[in-house]
Amino acid sequence: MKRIAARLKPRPLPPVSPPCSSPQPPASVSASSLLSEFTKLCNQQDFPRAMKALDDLETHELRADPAVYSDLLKACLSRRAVPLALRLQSHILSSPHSPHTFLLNMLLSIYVKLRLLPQARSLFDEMPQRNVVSWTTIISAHANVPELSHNALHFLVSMLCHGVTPNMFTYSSVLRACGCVSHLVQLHSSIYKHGLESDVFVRSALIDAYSKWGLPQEALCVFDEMPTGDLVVWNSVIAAFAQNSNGHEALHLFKRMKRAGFDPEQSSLTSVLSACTSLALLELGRQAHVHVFKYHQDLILNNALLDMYCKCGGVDDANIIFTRMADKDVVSWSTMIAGLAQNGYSREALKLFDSMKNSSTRPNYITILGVLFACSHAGLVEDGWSHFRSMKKLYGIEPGREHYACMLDLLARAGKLNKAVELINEMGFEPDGAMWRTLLDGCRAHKNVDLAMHAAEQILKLNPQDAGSYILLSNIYANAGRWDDVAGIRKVMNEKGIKKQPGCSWIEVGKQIHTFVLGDGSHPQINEIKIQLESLIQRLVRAGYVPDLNFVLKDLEGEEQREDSLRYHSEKLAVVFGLMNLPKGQTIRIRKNLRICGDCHLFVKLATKLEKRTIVIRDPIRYHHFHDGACSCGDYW
DNA sequence: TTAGGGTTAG
Repeated sequence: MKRIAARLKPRPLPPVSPPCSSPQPPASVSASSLLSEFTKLCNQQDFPRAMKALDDLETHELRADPAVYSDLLKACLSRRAVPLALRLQSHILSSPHSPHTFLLNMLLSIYVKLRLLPQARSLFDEMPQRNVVSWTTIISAHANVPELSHNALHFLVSMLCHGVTPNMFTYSSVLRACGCVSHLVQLHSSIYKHGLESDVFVRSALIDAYSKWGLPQEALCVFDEMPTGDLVVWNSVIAAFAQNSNGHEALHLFKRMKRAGFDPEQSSLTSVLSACTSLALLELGRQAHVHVFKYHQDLILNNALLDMYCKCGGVDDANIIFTRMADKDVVSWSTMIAGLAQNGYSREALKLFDSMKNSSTRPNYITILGVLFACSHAGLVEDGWSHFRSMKKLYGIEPGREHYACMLDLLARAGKLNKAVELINEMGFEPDGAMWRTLLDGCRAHKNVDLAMHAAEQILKLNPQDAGSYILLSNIYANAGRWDDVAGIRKVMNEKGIKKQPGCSWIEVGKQIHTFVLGDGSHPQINEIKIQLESLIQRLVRAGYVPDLNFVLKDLEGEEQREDSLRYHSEKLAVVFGLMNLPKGQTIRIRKNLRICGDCHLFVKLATKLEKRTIVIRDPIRYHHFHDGACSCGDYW
């Protein structure tokens, strides 16, 4: 055996021989020629003869040589030859020199790589001996399948019970399978106990796990304990903040990473773009775009770029990038469809969906959400119904909670409130607060007090502190002249200490973010802004602007006071600040935390005409592109 | 023979 192994190593494989006329190998066959024959038959995908060649190894008593089996196993993996792998398994298990744990681990790994989990489980159960590699392989295999990941932890417990000590490979695998924070903390503690916390793989896995559970600060603690740098660990911690809606910290860490001497690459840039997206930082996003050119073929990075332009009001740039992308996947299409819809281009979004149907990319759950969103925000009730009713039949996608929520939005906006209630009744699951809130919004717009009361009641059962619902209901009562009910709501809010979330707007000027909050006079230029705002309002009034007091909580006393509460809505302050500080011709881009009210919408429309400016306002749901007295939403939002 | 980072909704 040793001689055979020695011959196999230094010598190149002999040339491939022509196909055998006889199924029997020559009597004096060598291990290398058998291997060569086997490889050739695998290449030809002639599995029956390859298996026969494999049996010949046994005839020539070659089967116990680990080097031969190792090469054969590699051939199985590269050619995805599953029947051969199974035949090899029985050869190895029946070998007189069993247990051959090394070879069986290799085979186990091959099954996992070929996504043959049942075969991997079966082999794992049959293995005469299992070492840390065997356990780690089976743990990793389960950790990678979300619906089976809980088994990964069971295997870890079983491994410990069998007296096998986990290593850094084991922990970095099992961390992906944490089903709750307490498991994560226990694993973290075990990692310390085994002295594995400084392994960079374990560290990045810990950071990812804390991030996944919404604990980026804990991820940062793990990161900060790192004595030496590692690019992946940097990328993990940046992603932890980008994915947990803390774009500022993500960008701060990105700067730290560059100062530490690391060159950003695809993963870092993707997180930076994601941070720019969440903060609506178009100019910074454009700077990141320059670095993306280096990796222009990277699909994920391009998708992040598309999303950044769509969500930062640069939908035209997104369109150009999308058209030029050589490869597009379902994320690219979904991003662009939703992006067009959110920016007021619903019909273009639906046209793009038609193009997608003609492409080789199949829509997924999220694509359909974008399509329904497009219908909802353009009042296309029939199109929406059609897509909703056919999604399962055409694409095999069962309508989920979010699809129902979109349909409710579509119906409620369009004033089809009874249909919306019917849909709630047929959903097959309990409506959540957001769904009732959608209905409540529709009730306000279409003045249905009774249904509004029912919807508000349901929301407050689910979340008794929901200030928005109290305000909406109060406004609905006020519109109906039910002042006693308005007073009752205000009393309940006071008693429970419920306060409306203050409106807040952000605008980027000179690489700095300026924040405006309703009722907050802390901005250094606030006095000048208020003077300019007064002047603008007067000019707008002369041009026909009448403040719409329907958007004020109606229990405020007196018209003047009501008007004041509208006058200083944060987006109005931000618009005036933009007009004062951004050069003429430059688009004013504002992000805000609440949806824009009807009065501000009218104010901004008229201001764009009077000041000859384009203004883009992004609220939590969609984007309003104001230009020359009109808005891309067509006043339907 | 076993392990790491990035994109679409909400």
